Amino acid sequence: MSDPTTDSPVIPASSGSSAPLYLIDGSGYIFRAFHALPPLTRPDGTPVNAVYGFCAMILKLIEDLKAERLAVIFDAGRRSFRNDIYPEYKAHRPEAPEELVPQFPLIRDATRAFALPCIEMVGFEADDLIASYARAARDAGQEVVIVSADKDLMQLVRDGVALMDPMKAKRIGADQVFEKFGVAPDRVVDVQALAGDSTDNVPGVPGIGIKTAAQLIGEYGDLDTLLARASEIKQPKRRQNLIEHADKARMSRELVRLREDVALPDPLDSLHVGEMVPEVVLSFLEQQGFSSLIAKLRPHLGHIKPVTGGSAGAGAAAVADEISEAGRQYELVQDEAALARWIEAATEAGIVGFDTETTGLDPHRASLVGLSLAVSPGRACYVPLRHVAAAEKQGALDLSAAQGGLDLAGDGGGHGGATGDDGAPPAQIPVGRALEMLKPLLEAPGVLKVGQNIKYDMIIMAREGILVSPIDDTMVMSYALDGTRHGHGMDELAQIHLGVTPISFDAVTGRGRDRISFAAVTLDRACAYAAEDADITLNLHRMLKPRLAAEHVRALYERTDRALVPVLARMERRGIRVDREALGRASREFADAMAILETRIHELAGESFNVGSPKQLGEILFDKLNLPGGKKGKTGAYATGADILQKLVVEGHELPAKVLEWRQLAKLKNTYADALVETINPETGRVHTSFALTITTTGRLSSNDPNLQNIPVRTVEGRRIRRAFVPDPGFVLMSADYSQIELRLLADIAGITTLRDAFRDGIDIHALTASQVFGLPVEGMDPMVRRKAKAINFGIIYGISAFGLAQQLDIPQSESRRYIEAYFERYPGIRDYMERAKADARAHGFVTTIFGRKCWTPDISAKNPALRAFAERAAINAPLQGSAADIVRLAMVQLDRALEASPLGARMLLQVHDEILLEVPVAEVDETTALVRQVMQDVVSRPVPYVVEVGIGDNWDAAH
DNA sequence: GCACTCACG
DNA sequence: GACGTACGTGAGTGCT
Repeated sequence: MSDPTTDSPVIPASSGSSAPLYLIDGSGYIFRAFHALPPLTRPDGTPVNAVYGFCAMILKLIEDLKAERLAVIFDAGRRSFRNDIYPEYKAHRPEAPEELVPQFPLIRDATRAFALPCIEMVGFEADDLIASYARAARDAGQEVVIVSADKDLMQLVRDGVALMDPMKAKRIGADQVFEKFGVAPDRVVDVQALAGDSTDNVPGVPGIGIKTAAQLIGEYGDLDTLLARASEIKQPKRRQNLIEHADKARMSRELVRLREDVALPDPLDSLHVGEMVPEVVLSFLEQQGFSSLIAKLRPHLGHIKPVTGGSAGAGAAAVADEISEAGRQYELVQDEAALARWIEAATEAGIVGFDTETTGLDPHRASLVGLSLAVSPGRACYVPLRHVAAAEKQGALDLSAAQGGLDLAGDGGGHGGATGDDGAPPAQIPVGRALEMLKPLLEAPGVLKVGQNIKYDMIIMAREGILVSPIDDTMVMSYALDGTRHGHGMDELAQIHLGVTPISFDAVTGRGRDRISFAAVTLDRACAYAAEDADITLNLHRMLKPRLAAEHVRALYERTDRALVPVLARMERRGIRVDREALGRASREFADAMAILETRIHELAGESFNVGSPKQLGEILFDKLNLPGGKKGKTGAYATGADILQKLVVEGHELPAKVLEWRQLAKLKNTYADALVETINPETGRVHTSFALTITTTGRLSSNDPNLQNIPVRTVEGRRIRRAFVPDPGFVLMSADYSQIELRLLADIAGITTLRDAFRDGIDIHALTASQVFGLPVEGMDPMVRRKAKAINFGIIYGISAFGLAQQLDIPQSESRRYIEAYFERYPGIRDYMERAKADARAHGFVTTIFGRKCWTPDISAKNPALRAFAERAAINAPLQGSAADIVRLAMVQLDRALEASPLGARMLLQVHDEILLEVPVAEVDETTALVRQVMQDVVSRPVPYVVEVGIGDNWDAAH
């Protein structure tokens, strides 16, 4: 067994005897935390998000790394000696945002409150002090770990000096430096001197970036040699630039090279983690309202009294304190009287945290094992329903170790006292009786049931005959508020908003081979885990709910996202019928065809190999047969994607053609024909997907287990799969899809009157684009020209690039560039829209849909131009894709209501982004068509019509 | 666990 | 003449 401490990725190779010295780049961290964390203010309005991030990081470092020697180092101001060398150094940087300014002194206060050395020096940047301390420590034979994400510090990496990214907990060694700069750490300054750095305004040599710089340094050894021998450079422009800007390069090197000779403000041996004074730390944290951190820290401070009673109006403070071990009262409910008390308390409160425990992740197969209720912070219970005799395995699990040192359960392990005798199930209220008692509460219109991903619990309960309503969902709330800035799992939300680490599921049930069913968990453990989840859910609700209105997403959440939850639950529960035999036949035929293709492929290759292995295929094609094509990617493997193989086919090669056919069949057989049959639920005989509402950056849903949003449609072979999706007897399938919804939104949002009128008049939009770009009449448009225009329209929606369009149409970039110019000349408003989207993203970090959903674009200001360009295109696309997603969400909510209110028997089955698939009684087709079309088209009232096309069939393909 | 490939809108 | 590309997903397979 390996010692767990050796798994830490950040401990440098051991050499010296004293503990490693951690040098923390305080200034770098402030900016990073400020931009990474959502706004957070003290009750008095002072912004403290960066302070919070800083404190959390420091506590984690001390705890995780058991750091003994440490210093936090700051910039002392904007000016440094570098401004004397080059006045423009960092001169273009804007002033710090006003929400950040008051946090600078607070972070220094925090450092001192934690009893940590806090170091800065006028005239030098934090990086210089870090370099100087690292140098001194290394000279003294001590190990150093620099905690920073700043690439400028990479030059310091060497034996005994490691760099570590505080957020990713990733160690950056010489290898990672080489990945970034293409040279060893000791040559990083030379590369930076040549390439310059736009964020710091270091000029470098024009026309040279990191790649070229690394190549040059690799060739000539170092900057001075390169400059001395610049006349040998072959490329004329590059040679001239190197000669002309040699001085600038040398100066740039002075700017980027860190000073290692700064007089140390505090002696090296004074940098140790001091003893925290509880009153000082707690009073500081309380002033900031960081009760979650107080809760976390208190066990480490020994037995001290809570600070002043004033919970200062901070919701977070009260909540986190109650979550801390002292304030919790979790009760195991094993008799009817106790359950009745909890039901009464929940009814009284009008709101209840609710969670179910089951035997698995799939809500359509798992069975209910127990459920938990939380009525106020810290007060929660667990009601076991179908527990069996406890498994023996769990006695070996160390529950407290899995909680990161906080014994939240107050139960250090051992056998639960409430468990029954060996072999017999533990005492529980008979499940039928318990559910009978709970049903009125869970269905009571006056009691809000709050869950975390409550769709899961609603499906489980629906299978028990209970329709949970009304509901709130903290996961969905979190998504409406913060989009994809972070995930929305309970553990992550608890950490972010409450500062607690819930007991992990794995700690309760074990993992891998040793995993036991939740039904076999002892009741004490089950209660500690399950009641905590309900408790945390209710506490998250308190934190998130007020933010909805404050951050202007309340209507979005309540009318669109939350309203969709029960609709999706019903759809998932209903499932869709799939013809098992049809898929079986397809599978066998695909297999036969593949076998024939495989024989021919091996024949053409002259040897037998695994056609399914891109690596082996690449070697056959490009090494053995010497076909034209090249290496690609970091792995050095040949690219063998469909586009590459298709090019070879055009050149007349048979082997790649056969491989393409084989791949298509392999995909259809493995991913669809075979896998889909496995997902047919034995109880219902139908396939039940799960729709995720909180995954995508734009507000789209996603579908998984199985994914029913990517069923083949584009090829005849593929449509065989689609034909296996069939209605119940007496029903037909109805497909209703929004026509050109994203292009309509573009016309709408960008206010393009020509396009708007074309949509109003029902004109063929691709033919219109062709006419505008190529100057041809719409009437009698050549289909090939129309195809190009269609690609342009798609490209526009994706944030067009000459490269992408050229790739798509297989034309030279010069040609695609001309098309794009012609397009923008005709539609200047669309270019304006794109610029506006990018500017919005830069200003706020997000763009919005017409419903006010925020789509976050974190890389919009990335230094890496590729990353930034990616984010810019996403910023252009997101309002279009996202508004479409909102419209469809709302359409589903309203259609569900309309169908409910009508006598019609139609039911929604699936959503595929711009399509809703329904099952409709044969006799009601006409009436349902009219209703569906009306509801969907009238979801929004805008200047551009949103037209819906409806198809009917006795399978999904036919309905299309 | 990651890279590659490919299915969909 | 630097970057490496169309936007958004989920799943199966091969390979380390």
